[in-house]
Amino acid sequence: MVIREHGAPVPSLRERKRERTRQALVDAAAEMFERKGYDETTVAEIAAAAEIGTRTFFGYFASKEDILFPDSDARARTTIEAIANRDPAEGPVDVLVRALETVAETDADMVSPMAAVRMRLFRTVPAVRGKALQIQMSAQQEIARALQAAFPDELDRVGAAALTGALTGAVNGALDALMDDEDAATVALDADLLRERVRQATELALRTWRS
Amino acid sequence: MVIREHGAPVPSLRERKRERTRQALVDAAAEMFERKGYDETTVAEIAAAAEIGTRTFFGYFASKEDILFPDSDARARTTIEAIANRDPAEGPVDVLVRALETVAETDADMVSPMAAVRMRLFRTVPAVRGKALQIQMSAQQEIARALQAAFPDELDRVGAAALTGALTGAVNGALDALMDDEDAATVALDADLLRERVRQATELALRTWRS
DNA sequence: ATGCGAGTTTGCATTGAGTGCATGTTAGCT
DNA sequence: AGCTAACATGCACTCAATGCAAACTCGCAT
Repeated sequence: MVIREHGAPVPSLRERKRERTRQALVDAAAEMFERKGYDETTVAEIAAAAEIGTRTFFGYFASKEDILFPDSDARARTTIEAIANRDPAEGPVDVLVRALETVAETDADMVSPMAAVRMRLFRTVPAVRGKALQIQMSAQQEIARALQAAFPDELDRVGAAALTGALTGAVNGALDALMDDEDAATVALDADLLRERVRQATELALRTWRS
Repeated sequence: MVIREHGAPVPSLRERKRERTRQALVDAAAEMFERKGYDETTVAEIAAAAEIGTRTFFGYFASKEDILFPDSDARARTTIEAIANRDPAEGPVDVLVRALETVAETDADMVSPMAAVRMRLFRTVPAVRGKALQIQMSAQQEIARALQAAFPDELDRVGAAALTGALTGAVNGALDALMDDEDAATVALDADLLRERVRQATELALRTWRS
């Protein structure tokens, strides 16, 4: 008998099966988007490639765009966790700077094949860009809430939101500009280079706020 | 004979007609979105209300979302103009702060009926939010370019983008939090109150950077 | 004023995303 | 083995959006 203490509960057969199908969908979609392009790939084709019915696709992802962001809340979770693990001596700005740097270093999703595809599609397909920005914004809201909760005396709700917006906005702006510099396709293809760019953008953008 | 010196050229009959139809579409859409909701209003209904064929709608707006942003580049233009009219003594941050404050004061589109509808839909309809964020981002890119052009010695491309992202991000974050505070519907209904909120958010967000 | 051409309007057909519904199928638990 | 809830699937449907071709209208030069 396998002993697990406080870890994730043993996934049932149903859950494992569902997870396998989900992953098959993501992989199939990534491959086809890469090969044929986003608009040229239909949901029906993705479903067929994963050997499920077209209708069933929407039981896994609410829309075609959603499959590009299979765990969209990972970044927000990492950031909030980093805020929770703060040094009692740090102020709000320091904590947030460190949290965002942590994310830039350890973003797990950055290495998945889907991440590379997504990066390219972000720059070319409006619908994808829109979805990404929505996710980014709701992450920002969560982070602002967490930050305000961590510093109830120093920050009010609006102040926390403004500060969070300023730092994430700076990182995004810098990243956007960096990606424009060189051939975006080249960067997206190389996971290490991509990660390096994120680090670089974070570093450049946050330099101002470092204490 | 009407004498016009250097002003806009006399619009031809064709152009006037087209502009009238365009406005009729915007008005009809605003009214129907308000009354029935966004998803519940079809493009065919909007077209019918403006007395044109459904197909023709797409000759005026590329998508259903686009009708919510009838002159999407107004804000970017105002900001860039404010950058152009800078005081030679000002630094990049001061110029950008002043430019964004100018926009908050004199945003012409803020009073149109569509602006109120848009504000409400932004918070409730994902597609609208996505489109708004896309427009916001491309505006940011233009502003960053203009800022870098204005300060080629002080700023590089990435620095300009990071700075622009920081300030606009702060304003957006603050505005978002402010809108959440009270009943968003109430605010959107009152154009003056709405404008006041934008001013307030800008003021709060940019306080840090004021010299 | 006449008529040619570019810009517009429109209907029709088509594709593809997404939803509601009703019906089968399967895992999990007793 | 049998019951139940979750899941899969097909079907019909709505709606956004596009391509195409035919009609129409304004602007302009002759």
